[in-house]
Amino acid sequence: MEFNEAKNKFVQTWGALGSQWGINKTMAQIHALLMVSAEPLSMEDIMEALHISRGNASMNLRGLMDWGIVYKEYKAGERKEFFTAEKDLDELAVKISQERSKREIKPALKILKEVSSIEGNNSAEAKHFIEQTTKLHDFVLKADNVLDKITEYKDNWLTKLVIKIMK
Amino acid sequence: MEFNEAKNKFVQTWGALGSQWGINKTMAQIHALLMVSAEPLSMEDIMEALHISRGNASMNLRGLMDWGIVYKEYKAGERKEFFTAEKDLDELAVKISQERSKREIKPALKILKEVSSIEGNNSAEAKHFIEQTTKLHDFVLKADNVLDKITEYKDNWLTKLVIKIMK
DNA sequence: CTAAAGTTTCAAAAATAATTGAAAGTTTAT
DNA sequence: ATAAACTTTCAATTATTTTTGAAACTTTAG
Repeated sequence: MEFNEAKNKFVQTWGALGSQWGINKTMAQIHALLMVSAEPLSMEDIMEALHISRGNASMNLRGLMDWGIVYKEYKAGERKEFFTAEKDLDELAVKISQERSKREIKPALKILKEVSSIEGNNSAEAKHFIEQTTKLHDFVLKADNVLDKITEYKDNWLTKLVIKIMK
Repeated sequence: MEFNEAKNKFVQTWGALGSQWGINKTMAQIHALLMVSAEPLSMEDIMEALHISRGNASMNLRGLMDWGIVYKEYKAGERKEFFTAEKDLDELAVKISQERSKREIKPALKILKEVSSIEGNNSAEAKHFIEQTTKLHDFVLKADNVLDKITEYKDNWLTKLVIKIMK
């Protein structure tokens, strides 16, 4: 396999995988592209590499920057903006898990708390509902905390985790 | 909040959350509904509760069974099939992580291995590509192994993990 | 200040994914 | 063997999400 073919395959695969995880294809592709680019890329570069429109590139780059995993860079003497991806994988994983926690887990916990706290319901059905949603709340809360703790290491959290788990 | 309102809110929220995670809304809703139902539900029950068609219910129930998190049950003397969800959260998490590993992580690893193994490329660009995809491969592989190890405990893996991590 | 270079926004169009519903397929009781 | 009860399948429809492209906006150089 030749370099450009491999690069293309990587970008495509990452894009497809993104879809399965609720991230839009283009966003995942842009991220993949930036991950393997030695140099920062301009919006033009990205548009050309992925055959996408200016608007699409702009919106998805904004999205990636909101996740904190892509940065703007300015090159000396250049008017254009350039973009780079967070290439440190530990840092990347930490950022993603922090954002997902903030955007999805925390709001879900709030709802779980709410619905598991209904009162004055004494049917067997209601009892089971309360029990189950309470368990779910506690489970998700615990998992969220573990994630928090794990990623607190920042550097080499995965390696440290491997060591803890394996022994 | 009254019981039915709470139940509805829970099902809706779980459905919305599912979408964000690449699971279709109805599938997530059916799962949510079964999770909080004290009794197994028939297809009719589910269709009525979620206002969905027979075909939709059938396909998504099949999907959930393929994930191994919803089971068919037969009630004595009843012709109809009934469905229940895996309600043990440890078991649920284990099943989900095993399936995702099999369906998504393993194939991704294969591609990463492939694209990071290109040869005879000595441009700086190609070198960076190989380096980055190799790192990614090793990272994902390690994470997949950790997940495997963790869920091997089956029972109370989360609790055991909390203990390991916190101390 | 003005024009050029660049970026963002957003309504409309296109692409993708989910859903329906009816026909085909199964299973079971008699 | 047959008919009733029930489930599955899938082409067509509907809903949702993504993408485009051109206008509006912003910034910078001269």
